[in-house]
Amino acid sequence: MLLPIEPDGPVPIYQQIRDRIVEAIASGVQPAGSGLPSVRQLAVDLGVNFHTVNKGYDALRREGLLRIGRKSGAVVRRDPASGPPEDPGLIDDWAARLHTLLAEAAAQGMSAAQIMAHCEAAIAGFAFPPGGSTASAGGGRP
Amino acid sequence: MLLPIEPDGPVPIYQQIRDRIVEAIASGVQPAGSGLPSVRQLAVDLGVNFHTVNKGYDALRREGLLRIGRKSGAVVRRDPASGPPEDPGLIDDWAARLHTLLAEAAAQGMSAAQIMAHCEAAIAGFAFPPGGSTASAGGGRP
DNA sequence: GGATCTGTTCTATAAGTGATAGAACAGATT
DNA sequence: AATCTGTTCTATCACTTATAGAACAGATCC
Repeated sequence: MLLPIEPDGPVPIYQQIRDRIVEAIASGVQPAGSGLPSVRQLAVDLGVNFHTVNKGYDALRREGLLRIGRKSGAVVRRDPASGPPEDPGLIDDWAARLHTLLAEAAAQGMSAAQIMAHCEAAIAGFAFPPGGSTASAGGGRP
Repeated sequence: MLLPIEPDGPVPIYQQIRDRIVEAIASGVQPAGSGLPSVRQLAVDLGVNFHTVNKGYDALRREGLLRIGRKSGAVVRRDPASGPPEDPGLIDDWAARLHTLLAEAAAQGMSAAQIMAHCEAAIAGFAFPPGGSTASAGGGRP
C-alpha cells in the first residue's frame, strides 16, 4: 500500500495515515470488508515506526471504521449502506469542524457558489452505496 | 467580547480564538474595518494569558484577515468583496482539508444529499457581500 | 512632560504531544 | 517449532502548548 505521507508537514504522520485511509474508504478504493496491510508491514512501506501506524489504525478503530483482530488483521468495518448512521455526538463535532472550515473560505472572500462548487467536486469523487441512508438524491456514481 | 472557549478541549486555545474570530468575520458579526479587543483586554475577558491571544491574532494576521498596529489595534482587514480573492496555494490546502473532512462523513455512511445539506446549512449562516467575487448565485442574505 | 495603554519581542518553565525505539506477551498461521 | 500478528509497556528526544515575567517603542491622554 502506498500512501502519500509528508514527514515534515505540520500534520502528524499518524493522522495523515488516518486521513488517507478515510479518503480511500470514501472513494471506494477500500470497500467494506477489504483488508489493510498489517501495522508492521505498512510501517515498513512508509518508512515510519510501527507505533505510528498503530496509532493511526487505533484512531480509525475508535471511529468505527476499522475492525482489527489478530486473526483477520485490519479490515474496513463499515459499509455505509447498512451500518448505523453514526455515533450521535460525533456528528456535532463534524458539523462544527465543517462550519469552521467553510467560514474560513467565506472570510477569505470566496462566494457561496464557489464554496458549494468545491463541496460538490469533493463529493463527486466519493463512491456512495446504491441505496443511500434514508436519501440518495445526491450524485454518487450511477 | 465573549468567545466560547473550552480550555480543556483537544483543540488549542489560541486556535479556538482564531476559529471563533474567523466565524465572526464570515457571519458578518465582524465586518471589514471593525475593531477587535486588544490582546491584553481579550486575555482578561477569556481568562487566559495575553501571549495565547497574541498567538491567535498573529495567525489571523498571517492569513490576511487582520491588520494589527499599535495605533489602530486589531481591525478586520479583508472585505470579501473587493480584496484579493485569496493567496494562491492556500486554496489548495483548504480544498485538501475540505476533501478529508467530507470523506470522513461519507466513510461514516452519510449520503451525498445529507452532506450537501450540512454544507448549505453552514453557508446559510454566513453574510456574503452584495456582489460576490465573480459569481453570486448562492444564498447569502438578500 | 509624565503616565498609561498598545503591540512586539525576549527568555523561561511546566505539561503535554508526536515519533522513535526496544522489549515482551498471547493468539494464529505455516 | 518458527513465524507473523496485534497489543501493551517503558523510555527517550524533540516539539508544541500555555503559562509567566520583563522590557522596549510607538500612541494616546491628562
